[in-house]
Amino acid sequence: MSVAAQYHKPLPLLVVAGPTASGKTALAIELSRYFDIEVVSADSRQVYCGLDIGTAKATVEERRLVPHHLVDVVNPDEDFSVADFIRLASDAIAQIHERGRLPVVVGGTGLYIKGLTEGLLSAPSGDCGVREALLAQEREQGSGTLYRRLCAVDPPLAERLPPGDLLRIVRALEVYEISGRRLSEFQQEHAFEERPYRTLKMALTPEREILYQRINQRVEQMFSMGLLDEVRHLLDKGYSADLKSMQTIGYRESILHLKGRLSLDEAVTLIQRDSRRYAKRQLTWLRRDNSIISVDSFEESARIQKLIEHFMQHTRSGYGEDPF
RNA sequence: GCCCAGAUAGCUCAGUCGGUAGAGCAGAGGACUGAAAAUCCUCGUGUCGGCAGUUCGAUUCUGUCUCUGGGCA
Repeated sequence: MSVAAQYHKPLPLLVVAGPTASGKTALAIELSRYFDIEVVSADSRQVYCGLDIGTAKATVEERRLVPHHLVDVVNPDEDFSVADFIRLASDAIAQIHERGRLPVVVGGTGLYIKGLTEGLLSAPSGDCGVREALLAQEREQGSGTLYRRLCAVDPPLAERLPPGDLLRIVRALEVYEISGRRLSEFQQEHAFEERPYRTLKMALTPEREILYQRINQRVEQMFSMGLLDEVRHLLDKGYSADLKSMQTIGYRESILHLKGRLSLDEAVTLIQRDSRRYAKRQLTWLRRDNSIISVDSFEESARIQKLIEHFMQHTRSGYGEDPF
């Protein structure tokens, strides 16, 4: 009999979020000393094979200590999206539960975590051909073309979207073109109301100054660990510089340096800046989610342990209200 | 020691013919439903080096001091 059938309630899922360089991996390893866990990475770049140093994947030793899922699942020239993530992560989580262990989602991709824990609407998936065609129209018929069309096709969504947000405008028109329905209808129907798991969400949120210091240091560390060799190797294997994966922070600037468009110093400085800005956006995402408990790394390991123990007890008991 | 040029936002600098100031970069806040490390929206950050003088009023003019460049000795 499966664990799910025994308890008639959503199975437990622990989430460890936090901006880049906040110490998520280290915390997960620390937790494995007290709990029987496996890690499910929620990171839109660690899914790519070969992008190791620049995405700060857990080391081989760390992964031997604690199994990591959703790392190295596609090649750098393959498409990957939230939907793919949710599908693969759900499978991995189900298997971890089967083994009687606690899955821990560790990652900084806000949309992935939200989709996994609150569900995703059922609109058609992205279509590169449609996107290309739409963007070509914007180019040929002048900027604002697509936004005007969105105003005609899906007024409620157009009202919420700035005319400059081409990416979302294209997505909305793509959904309409493929399904004949407004994206805003799909959104209204869905509204993030699924709760496939019983979750405890924690986030590492170091002080800004400390976080930025750590980011700056880590970028330099990436170079001394051989980031440039890694990038060169990827290019040699034929992965084009304009692939989504190759436009990842750290990789795009390294490519510019290798092509002689940036000095090494400039590349390092740019990567540091872009990583800081990325971390800032991640923090915005975390602040907005008020179900998240902010924790301060394993300096307060005891408190974190207590939170998790409490969470697990309520899960096993099979009754009582969700205290979180 | 003397001469010259500077000193204004975190940085680089602009400016005010006397009415307490603005660009770029850095930075801050926010949005986010199959590209999300993506994409997009909003926003400034001030003892105008110190002290004194002239003036209704000085960041602006004058004097002086300090500091930083450069030059001459």
